[in-house]
Amino acid sequence: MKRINIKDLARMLSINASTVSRALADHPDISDATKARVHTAAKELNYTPNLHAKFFRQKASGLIAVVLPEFNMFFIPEMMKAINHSLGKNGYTLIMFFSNNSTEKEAEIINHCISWVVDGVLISMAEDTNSLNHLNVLRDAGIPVVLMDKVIENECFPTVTIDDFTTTFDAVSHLIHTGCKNILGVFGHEGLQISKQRFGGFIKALTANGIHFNANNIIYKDANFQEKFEKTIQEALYDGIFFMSDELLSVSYPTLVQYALYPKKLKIIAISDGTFPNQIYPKADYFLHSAYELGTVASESLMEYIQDKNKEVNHFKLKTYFKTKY
Amino acid sequence: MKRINIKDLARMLSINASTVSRALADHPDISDATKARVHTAAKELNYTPNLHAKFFRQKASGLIAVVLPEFNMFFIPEMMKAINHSLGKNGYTLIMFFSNNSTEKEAEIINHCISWVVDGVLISMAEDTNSLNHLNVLRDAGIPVVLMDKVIENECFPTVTIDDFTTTFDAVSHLIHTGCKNILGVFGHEGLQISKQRFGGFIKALTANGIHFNANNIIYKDANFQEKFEKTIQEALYDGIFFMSDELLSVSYPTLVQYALYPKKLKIIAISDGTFPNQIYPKADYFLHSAYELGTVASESLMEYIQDKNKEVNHFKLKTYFKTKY
DNA sequence: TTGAAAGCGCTAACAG
DNA sequence: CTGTTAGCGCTTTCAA
Repeated sequence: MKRINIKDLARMLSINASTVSRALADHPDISDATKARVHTAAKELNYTPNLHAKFFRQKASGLIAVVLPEFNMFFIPEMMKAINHSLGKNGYTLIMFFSNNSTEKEAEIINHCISWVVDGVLISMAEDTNSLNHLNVLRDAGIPVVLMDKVIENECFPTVTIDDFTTTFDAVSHLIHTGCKNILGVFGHEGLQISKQRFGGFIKALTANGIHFNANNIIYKDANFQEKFEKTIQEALYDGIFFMSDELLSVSYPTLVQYALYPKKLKIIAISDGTFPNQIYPKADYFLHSAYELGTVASESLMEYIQDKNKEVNHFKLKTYFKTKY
Repeated sequence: MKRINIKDLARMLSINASTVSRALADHPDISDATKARVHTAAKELNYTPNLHAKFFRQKASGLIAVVLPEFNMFFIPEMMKAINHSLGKNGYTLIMFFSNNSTEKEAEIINHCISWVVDGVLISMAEDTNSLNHLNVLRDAGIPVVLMDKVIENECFPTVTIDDFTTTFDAVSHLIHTGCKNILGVFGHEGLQISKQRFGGFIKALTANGIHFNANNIIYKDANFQEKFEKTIQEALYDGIFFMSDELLSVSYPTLVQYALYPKKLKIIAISDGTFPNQIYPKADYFLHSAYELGTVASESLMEYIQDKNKEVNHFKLKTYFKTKY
């Protein structure tokens, strides 16, 4: 079935294409009678606008690109829900790209975004990305960008993150204040800025409480994390473990139960969006890092940058909340 | 910075726009010398094609829409990884929509897909969707569709699912063969076809093994599932529970541990993509319903329908695999 | 091997 | 209130 377009409608109603266009857009110039005729005809003939033509003409796309390092089961789904909700409300359509944690792929994607004439970009950086040079093309093209969660501190591009340092400091302090003396810290990829920040908070919490820091009490995520973790918890008698993410907690949890360490012999605390800690029993304490909130703030802030291209670059640090079921 | 287009390049190289277009597309008619000149100029001036213009002209979009009921943490991420991988390899771009389990929203989204002139649609239906009439517009527009996972059986549109009935039959039979006599079945939304199919397999397994079916031994997911579940497992002494999904298992698991039922007093088995059963200890048995495989099969099959619009409609039923750690 | 010209569907001056 | 006209950036026939 041939697709009906504005010209077709115009011809059938014996009016001009521009009148049809305006009627469909509910332009105030057009008489109610004409609008009614156009709308009924459009409905009857199943007219569907061609957004490529529309946005092409208008030099905008109504598209927002979301660029993510990977499709995690934690964090990403909640964040995407928020993004989808905020953008949907404002009539934007989401296009998604995954860098698979490769800077090179990330750069390709960025160019692709320009080709799609996206109205804005939300991006969480790949593990090994350590500069934002590949984002400059977006700035040159006048496309607003907001960095989320996995970011690199900078002056040019706005960021939305949690206060990694403070949250970790508080979380580890909590363990110490409830009696832990020998604490293991479990961190994500060593290169990530969030790992570094959280590591900083970890050390600070120890030293502030007069506990000596020992580099053996740290594990970073890598290819053979599982083995390393299993070995580590057997080697020393930890009485507390800090996990910097849900993913790390979920991967480690079975081992902790297997060796009968949790819940009896040690306390755990995580930075989490609240999912996994509530999927186990006893439920774990955590500092809520709301993925939904992050997604919301990032999208809304992106839309402000789209509205006002000269809005000053700022850096949100979201608060976290201590959560316990007891 | 003004965006460079083909005309600009043509003017600067004193050749025609069509030549530039052909050179960039590596058309055989164009001399290598010209191609080289064009490519270097393009690189130098940071030329980025405008895909809206390109696809608009070509009456195709390179876009594939993925329409999902919601953004679950289980299943969806793995499925999306697969879809993203398959489509990316073939040069398609993903646009995503969420129906929030509303048929009405689903219908809106479908129209939106037409407006975006998508080349194909992958869709998993909302809970309360019970007819495929709202997909007819896609067929009329000649846009191929593949239904995935949460589908409605039909003649018009191809589907990719697991063999729900048989898998459940096998899973429940497994419980029975390992000694369970009083089995609870935990199912998703009652309206979903997959719930019905799986329920069918459940009953069949019981009766085939001479176990009387009691309607009290079934829970469907709804708003106060948690309470219902807690009450149910206290009322009767079940020795086995079948969970039709990871989500149901993960929500119920803490309660099972809390009441000291798992792992000592009862066996559990789930239809799962393998994530949650391995995040607990002892690890749970499950029938692997590979989200990745489903995503792959669905996307590849969609691409075949895009290639050959007359390819006959067929219905994949993916196999599942029994998994145990012992 | 390259150029000229038309047109994809839509909107926005401008004119009436 | 409605019509005329031009053009967004690109590809593609046709012609040279």
